[in-house]
Amino acid sequence: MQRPYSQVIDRLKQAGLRPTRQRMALAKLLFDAGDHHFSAEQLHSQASGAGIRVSLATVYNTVHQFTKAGILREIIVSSGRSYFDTNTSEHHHFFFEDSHRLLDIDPKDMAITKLPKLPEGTSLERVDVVIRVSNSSKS
Amino acid sequence: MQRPYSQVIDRLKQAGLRPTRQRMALAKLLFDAGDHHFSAEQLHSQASGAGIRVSLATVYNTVHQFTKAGILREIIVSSGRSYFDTNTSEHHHFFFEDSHRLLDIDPKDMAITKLPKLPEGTSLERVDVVIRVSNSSKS
DNA sequence: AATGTTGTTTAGAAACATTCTAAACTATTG
DNA sequence: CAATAGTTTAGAATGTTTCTAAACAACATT
Repeated sequence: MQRPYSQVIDRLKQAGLRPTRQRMALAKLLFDAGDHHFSAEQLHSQASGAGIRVSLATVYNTVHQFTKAGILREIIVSSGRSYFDTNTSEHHHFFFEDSHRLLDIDPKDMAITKLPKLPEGTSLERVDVVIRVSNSSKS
Repeated sequence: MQRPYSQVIDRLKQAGLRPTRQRMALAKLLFDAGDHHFSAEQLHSQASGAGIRVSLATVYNTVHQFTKAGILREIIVSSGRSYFDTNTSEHHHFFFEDSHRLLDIDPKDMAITKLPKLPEGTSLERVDVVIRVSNSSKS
């Protein structure tokens, strides 16, 4: 690649975020790899492993800013730890209770055909479906 | 009521749990009131308010034991805090993002007509649907 | 009713993820 | 290139949950 950072710079600018060294490095890690799920701690280790010096506080700031900007999505499946998804299109998740891993569900494989009407005075933020599975122990 | 504790004692025994003073008191608080949602901290305050002396650690132990026994259900909607539901029948939830409150959805008002097949080697634990809403700000 | 056994409760410490603070730093603008 | 506004940072603080090990209580046996 000739201009390996131009894409992330554009992406950050579009999101209204200054393209700082840390944000560019994290964005590159996140968006150059394919769709995946991660926790803040995991991203921080990954960055460290890749030689990027960035504090955990900045990782937290950054994933929240990216989430607010709509280029990441937060997934809540587990109290005590937040996960994020680089795939921001509408889809749902399998959650492996044993390994704490997430797997995207292809929207074609799911259908919700009836939704309740929203409570008075509220507006819809999102519908989250989590299919929780565990390792089936065959005896 | 003539024998106000006989019901909770039976319920605990059926769940394989010794009917201790603390568990009876908490079970009574939980199951004499109608269906509701609560956090561990809330249950602990409620108990204190009702003159029941029980430690927070015991509240945590107890709600987890009740959940494992199937007489409570854990609801994960928010990283950083767990909620529980005295209604263990199959149903889903609205979650009010502003107030952090939960509301049961009547199963009649929801229909999932297509589910993906489970990943190899896993078995279904549960399908959780959370409809996240916020206060619609009318201007 | 006393005993032993086992399960339960407890206060306080520890663990853990996350947020806060305020000082140092850096991207951007003029 | 200086001013300024936004960003990063280490470390402390927060909040929830779990752990520890000692005191306690329920139960079965006698």
